[in-house]
Parts: sequence; C-alpha cells; structure tokens
Amino acid sequence: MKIDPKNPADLSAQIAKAIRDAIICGDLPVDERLPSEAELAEQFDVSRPTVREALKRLAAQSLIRTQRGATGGAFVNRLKFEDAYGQQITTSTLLLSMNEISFATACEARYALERACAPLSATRRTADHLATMRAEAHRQNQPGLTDEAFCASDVAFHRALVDAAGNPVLSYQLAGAVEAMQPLMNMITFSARSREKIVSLHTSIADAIEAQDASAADESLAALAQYTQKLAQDVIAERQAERS
Amino acid sequence: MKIDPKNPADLSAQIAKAIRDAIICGDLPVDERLPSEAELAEQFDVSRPTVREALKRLAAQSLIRTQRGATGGAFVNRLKFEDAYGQQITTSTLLLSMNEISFATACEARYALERACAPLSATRRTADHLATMRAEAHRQNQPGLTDEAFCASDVAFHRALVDAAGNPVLSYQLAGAVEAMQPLMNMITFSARSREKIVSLHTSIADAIEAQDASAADESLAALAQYTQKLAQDVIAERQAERS
DNA sequence: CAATTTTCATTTGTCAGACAATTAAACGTC
DNA sequence: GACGTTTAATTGTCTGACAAATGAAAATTG
Repeated sequence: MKIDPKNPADLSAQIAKAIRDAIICGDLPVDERLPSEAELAEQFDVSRPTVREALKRLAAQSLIRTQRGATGGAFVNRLKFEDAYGQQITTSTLLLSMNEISFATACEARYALERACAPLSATRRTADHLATMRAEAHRQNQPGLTDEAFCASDVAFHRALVDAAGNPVLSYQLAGAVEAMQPLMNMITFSARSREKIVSLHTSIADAIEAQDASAADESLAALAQYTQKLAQDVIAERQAERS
Repeated sequence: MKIDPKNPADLSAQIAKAIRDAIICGDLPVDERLPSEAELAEQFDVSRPTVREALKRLAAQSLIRTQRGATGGAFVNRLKFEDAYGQQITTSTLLLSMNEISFATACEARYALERACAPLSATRRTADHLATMRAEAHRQNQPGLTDEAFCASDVAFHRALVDAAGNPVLSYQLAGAVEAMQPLMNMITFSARSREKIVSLHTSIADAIEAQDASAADESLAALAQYTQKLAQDVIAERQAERS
C-alpha cells in the first residue's frame, strides 16, 4: 500500500489508488479507520493537502466517510445500494447525453433489461409493489398532469416493476437504465391519446404481474417497448417536418 | 452555480455539487474550460486548496480532466463508455462484497440480464464477436488452465456475447454485472468434469448465436445459469461438510 | 523573411505552517 | 455517582510560497 514511484505528479491520484486497492482487496475492512491525515502524509511522504485531495477522491466514490473530532477520521464506508444508485444514475445520464446515444438505442436497452426482470417480478411480487404500480398507473390517468410529471410517474411505475423481482443487484443495475432515460423521455410530448395507450399497457402489465403470468407480462412489455419507439419516431419526424 | 450557503463545512462538496450540476444540466458543455483554480476560489470566496478538493472529487468521477501549463486548466470531460466501465465494475464489485449478496442473487441477476441480450446478439452478431467466443471456448478446454484463467476467459466469452448485441448501453450495464461476478466465481474450484460441461454449453451458445437462433441461445444460457448455481451449491455444501 | 531558439506568463501540483470547529474522553466539582 | 469543564485529537479551511509544465510571444539567427 505504500507504493509510490518517484513520479512527482498525480501524487493524490496515486495515493487514492493505493487506498482504493487496499479497500477492494479487503485489506481495509468496512468501518476500519484510516490513519489520520497527518499520519498518512508522513507514511506517503507528502503534505497534508495532497493526502486530503486523495481522500476527497475516495469520498466522491462513497468509498470513505469522514468525521471530525477527537475520535474522528476517515472510515471505510459500507457501500450501500442507495448510495450507488445516485452515482449510477448520474453516470448513465451523462453517458447518454454526451455520446449521441439515440433514443432507439437507449430505449432498446432499457426494455431488454426490464423484460429480463419481468418473469422474476411475476413470481415474487408483493402486495406493496403491486399497490405502487396501480397507484402510479392511476396517477398517469389524471388529466392535469404535465409531461414531466407523467414521465416521473412512468419511472416510478417501472422502478416498482423492477424492485418486485426482489433482487437488489437487478434493481441497482436497472436504476441507471430506467432513470437515465427520463431526460430523453421528457423530450417527448405525450398526447392524451398516447397517454391512454400507455396507461392501458401499464395496467396490462400490472394485471399480468398480479396474476403471476410471466409470459403475459413479457408480451405487454414488448408492446410498450414497441409503442414507445413508435411515439419517439413520430415526434422526431414531426420536428423535422416543422424545421423544413 | 454560485450558490453557497453560509454553512462553512463541506465547502468542497458544495462546490463540487454546483459544478457537477452545471455539467449535468448542460450549462458547461463538453471540452469547456472551467475558470482557473484562482478564479474559482475568488468566485466561490474560498481558498485554492478548497477549490482543488472540489475539482479532485469531480476528477474521481471522470467529469473533468486537468492539464498543466499556460493554456491548461480543468476541462469538462466527455464521459466515454470505457471510462464508465471501470467505475461501474469497481462499484459493483464492492457492492457485492460489502453487502452479503449471496452467490445465488448475483448469479440470478447476471444471467437474467445476459438472457435479455441474447436475442439481440443472435440477430446482430458479427464474425468478430463469434470468433472471440469460439477462441475463448477453445481456451477453456486447455487442461493446464488455472481456475483464475478459466474464470477470466469465461468473462471474456460473456463480454463478447453481450457486445454482440451491438448496443453500447447494454454493454455498459452488463459490464458491471458480469465482471463483478468474477471474484465470486473465482471461489469456485472447477473440476475437469464441470469445465467440460461449461465449455459444452458455451459451444452450444456460440452455435445458436452463429445460427441466429435466439430461442436456442436462451435455452443454453438458462441451462448454464442452472448449472452454475448447482456448482456453487455443491461447493458451499462441501465446505460446510469439511468444517464439521 | 522564415525558421529556430529563448524568454515569459499562466496554470496546475505540491508544500509548510497556521488557526478554527468539532468531538469525545479525561478531569474536577458538587 | 452525576454533571459541567477542560483538553487533546482530528478534520476543515486559509495563507503564502515554490516547482513544473506548457504554450505563446519575443528575440535571435540563417
């Protein structure tokens, strides 16, 4: 862990890497206290600001938490799924917005992953998940809803569907795919007619999940995927027509 | 972006958040140069070390890159899929190791997601992906292979399968799920007999992908998932027997 | 004039030392 | 023993400084 080549640049990155590796390989167990900043500075033979920059890098990844005071210091953080969700969503969102990912590609990925969850959700869904899905579908029927609120409710519906699979790893992976789509979805203006169709498909999905009918759920999801793609195509075509 | 409450703690976190939000909402486009550290310090009315800590947080998430010299500075980084892979894998690995995720749960998630890719891979696979899959399956048949090398080849095989879907979003999401499993997989000692079975299933998958037969690919993947779970159960049972 | 070298200003990377804020433990006091 | 006080440790922040890199401008040279 005390590896530090004579390269006097990126010292804070090197130190962060050394500590990160120690955490990943298990040398530093969860809740273990790191040496104080002054001690680390001495160990690595650098100044305290440099150590602090390294620690801030780790804090940005939720690998450590810091506490002030006499018994304070930096502690190895138990990375929780909730913490990871946020990073996952931020990263996914930026990946989509910065890499010219087409709506079609993102949409395909999202629904492919969601359909992977559906059979498990059909088997394991609880009353709680079902209630959330029903409530969101109901909300989506309210006439006064803005497009943004409609999309947010859509995300909540699909989150519940994914969470119903009862597999935290799946929920974590899907969080990025589903939530990162929201900005793209917000660019679509939903007509009353299209909302009606979507809510009807959501209801079909909820029905299938309630009946624990995996293949029916898959069918409805596939139909929803297809319809969403079609909606997006129409909107894009309409905008191009307007432009000319 | 100049929001900064009078709370004189976590200044660097607040500044990092302000800049991060500006990047996410598009106020700071890709390759835009941030003000110099001295200018930022003045803008936010903090010292330069505090600004630097904030920038290091952003650098840890690959949101910015820095360059020394006259025309240097911090630039908004185009987040590339390759950059995101690493973070995704690190985070997923830690999530699994720190949260008492059972092998069964992780394995279920991995194969569920992979089966979501398979139909797309069957449709779109290129000769390149097929060649990689064949090569890895062949390597897995070599007798001298260590368990670690076998697992690494397994990961490479499945990466090729996922990449064959031709959807970078799917590849990104799956990278975490597949690679994070490797440490867990490494804990399983593969007998010659179990390796033979796995390679046979890999060959079946490659055959199905080559024939563009989605349902055959799905069947083989399902069989592989089941067999992997069984192997893990056996190893766990054996270790418990040894302990008593 | 063109090409090359030198100088220089800008910016990040690092360091040293200091003080403020926080916190829990040690210490007195009643 | 209960309760307030002091104290030491630690992080958070600031100031000022110098080193290293780097591109642009200026000077030099052919």
